[in-house]
Amino acid sequence: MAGETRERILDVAERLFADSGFASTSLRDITAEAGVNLAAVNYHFGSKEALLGAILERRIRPMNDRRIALLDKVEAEAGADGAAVEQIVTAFLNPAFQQVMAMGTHRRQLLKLLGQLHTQANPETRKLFFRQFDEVRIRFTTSFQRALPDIDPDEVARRMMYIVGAMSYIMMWGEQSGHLPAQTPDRLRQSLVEFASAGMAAPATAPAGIPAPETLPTAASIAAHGGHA
Amino acid sequence: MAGETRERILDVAERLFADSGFASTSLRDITAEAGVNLAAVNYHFGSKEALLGAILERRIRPMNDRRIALLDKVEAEAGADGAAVEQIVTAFLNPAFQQVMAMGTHRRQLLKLLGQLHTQANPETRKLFFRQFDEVRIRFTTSFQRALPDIDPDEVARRMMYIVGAMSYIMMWGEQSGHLPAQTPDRLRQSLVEFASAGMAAPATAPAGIPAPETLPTAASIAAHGGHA
DNA sequence: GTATGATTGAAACATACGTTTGACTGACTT
DNA sequence: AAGTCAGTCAAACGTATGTTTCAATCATAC
Repeated sequence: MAGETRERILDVAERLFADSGFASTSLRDITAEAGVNLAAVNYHFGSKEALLGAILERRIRPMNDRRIALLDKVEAEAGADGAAVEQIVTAFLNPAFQQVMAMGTHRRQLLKLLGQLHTQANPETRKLFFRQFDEVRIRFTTSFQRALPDIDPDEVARRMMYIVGAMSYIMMWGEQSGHLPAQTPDRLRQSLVEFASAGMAAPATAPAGIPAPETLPTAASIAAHGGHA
Repeated sequence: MAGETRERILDVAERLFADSGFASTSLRDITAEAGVNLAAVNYHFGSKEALLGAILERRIRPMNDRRIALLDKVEAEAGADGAAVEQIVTAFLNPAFQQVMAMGTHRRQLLKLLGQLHTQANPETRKLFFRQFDEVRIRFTTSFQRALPDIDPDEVARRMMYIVGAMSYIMMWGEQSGHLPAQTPDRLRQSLVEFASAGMAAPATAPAGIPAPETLPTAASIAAHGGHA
């Protein structure tokens, strides 16, 4: 009985927070569905906000640890000239797919929860978890930059962000009815690796130190003209 | 004074909803900052939910109209064999960049708001606006499929989603301190067009009708083994 | 068996919320 | 000048929230 109440709260809260939003989900919703007493949340976690932190900690840390471990392995196996782009991409994407897919029918929950972090969680909770993601992102960006010495490092950093965005989006909304044909998780992972690798390795038109000409109107001119293209 | 109160509420609510979340922002927060009476929201919009709808309507419709217009133009100028991938990508991305950049210092607001739609808005509001995005996505997916007849149409549809994800992510979080070096909007747009075009046109390993072999463990086996790679 | 510390339970607390009400204002019409 | 009506305002309504309290219960060690 010891950890059972705690676990039940975590499971139910993870789902309800993801489905209805952190602010819109009441502790009474959670405790009623979990079959525990209302006071159990504050007893076991201290506050609603700390409950959110515990939910995230349970899922995020293992996933990012696996990413770093895989990257270490890939870099160790490669020579001094850096690992192959597709291998780095795979090291980044595989743990995420494994984590999300292991959640079975509740796959989107973790990512829906992360999406809320920016606007719902208080600043302390927010910074606590984004620091973890930042560390991972920087490690992978550095590895990509070593593998692509001919591309502007800033451009590589941007492309890393594109990959994160593509991954998050497809995991969160890829299974919505009507959006995409049903796919096996591995088929989807393979598709994303191809896309991300091609984008990351694309020839860059404006290498470091050579700023590109402005071809799009500035924000000020758009606002002045009403934004018509 | 007629529409002044209404506009002030829209402006302030757009910012506060985006920054603090729809559920976490009270009508008192909005009316206090806008310098209007609390009852003005329900008088002008009917409800808090309807206020959210009005905010979205004001921004989304023009952007998607411009996307369709640009795609029409690109397709008309191209031959019967379809438009170039990069031109389609540009037709999709330019209006979004223009809309977001035209919002000046409040660039991320619209996208932060859209991100909340899934979990915060009630089902009616949600469906109302996602239908608009679905129409646009389907139009562009079809155009891409015509331009890339050798790639599995389902794969093209997936890649369209990757582009949407990369765009949304970079627009929402690309200006966060520490994530990326500062860039002009046009430089960022150009970078994303390159990335997206390369990813969309990447050779696909598994064309239509030839399913890829499974190389990643299934969800069940991951759960059973604790998810270690 | 009894004492002890961890856990659960029902109830209450203070606060914040979206919404409604009804009086009031001021500009415009007749 | 009287009347009309959209708009504004302060106040109140009912409800839901996170948190706290304190007694009851349970498992375990002595």
